Amino acid sequence: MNIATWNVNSLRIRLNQVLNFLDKNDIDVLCLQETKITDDKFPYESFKNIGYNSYWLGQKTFNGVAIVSRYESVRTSYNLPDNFDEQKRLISITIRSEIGEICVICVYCPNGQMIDSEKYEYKIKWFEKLTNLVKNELLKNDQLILIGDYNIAPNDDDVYNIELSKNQILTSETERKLFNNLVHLGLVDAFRLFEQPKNSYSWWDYRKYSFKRNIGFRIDHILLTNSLRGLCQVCKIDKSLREFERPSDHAPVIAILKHKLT
DNA sequence: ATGTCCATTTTCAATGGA
Repeated sequence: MNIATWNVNSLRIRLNQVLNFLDKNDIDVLCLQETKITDDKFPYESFKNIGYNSYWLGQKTFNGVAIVSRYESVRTSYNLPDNFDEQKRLISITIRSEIGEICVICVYCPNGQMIDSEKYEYKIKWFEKLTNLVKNELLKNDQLILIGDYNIAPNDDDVYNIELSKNQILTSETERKLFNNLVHLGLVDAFRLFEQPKNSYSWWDYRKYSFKRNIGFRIDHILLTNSLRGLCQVCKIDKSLREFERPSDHAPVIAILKHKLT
């Protein structure tokens, strides 16, 4: 199974790039964030035409998540429980793939704006809710993938210059602790299972020629339960998508999971 | 150098979010 995550920053603008990406990379499950499209306008037919089922949760102007999948979902759920969140930031599906039943949770975690802002407080509460959700899900299903835009760079080598960005959003100790709380539920960062190029990032600000100068952050992640860890053959960031004309500010992250041939 | 891109409304210009 080939699975990927991509914050597209408007699915309307990026639809052709997404279709092209699915085709070129033989992706089975693609998790999208910042679709910025209302549910009535979701382009499910474009995906249906090339063999994908679509599951989506959108809103006007901001946020919005979706999963397009060659596998049908046997159980789909939307958002954090208890009406905690009016913003559309989470969708999950359960699929029956060739490596068994897997719960895929696609997240667009809050950005936080600035340390100690209201939005930062919301980010902290949001992660606490998410941690609870994942914890409960793990009781039901030991094959789980938590995937998406976390808006957290978990370690110093996930940041172009930690001295310049220390104690700011994406890198603060509090945020890293929130990330590690998820990891400690029994998940592993697929990207760090492998040796990776130095200065690997998944998001570059549109401003300041950041991409050209590789001023980036690795904030898009694929976390796997330990049961899936041994099946992960590859995890990589596809930087080529950031080089396109009218790119998203994020590049996709791809993981390949399969049984080893005996 | 508060530098760009996107969506929306305030609509050919400004605003908020990232």
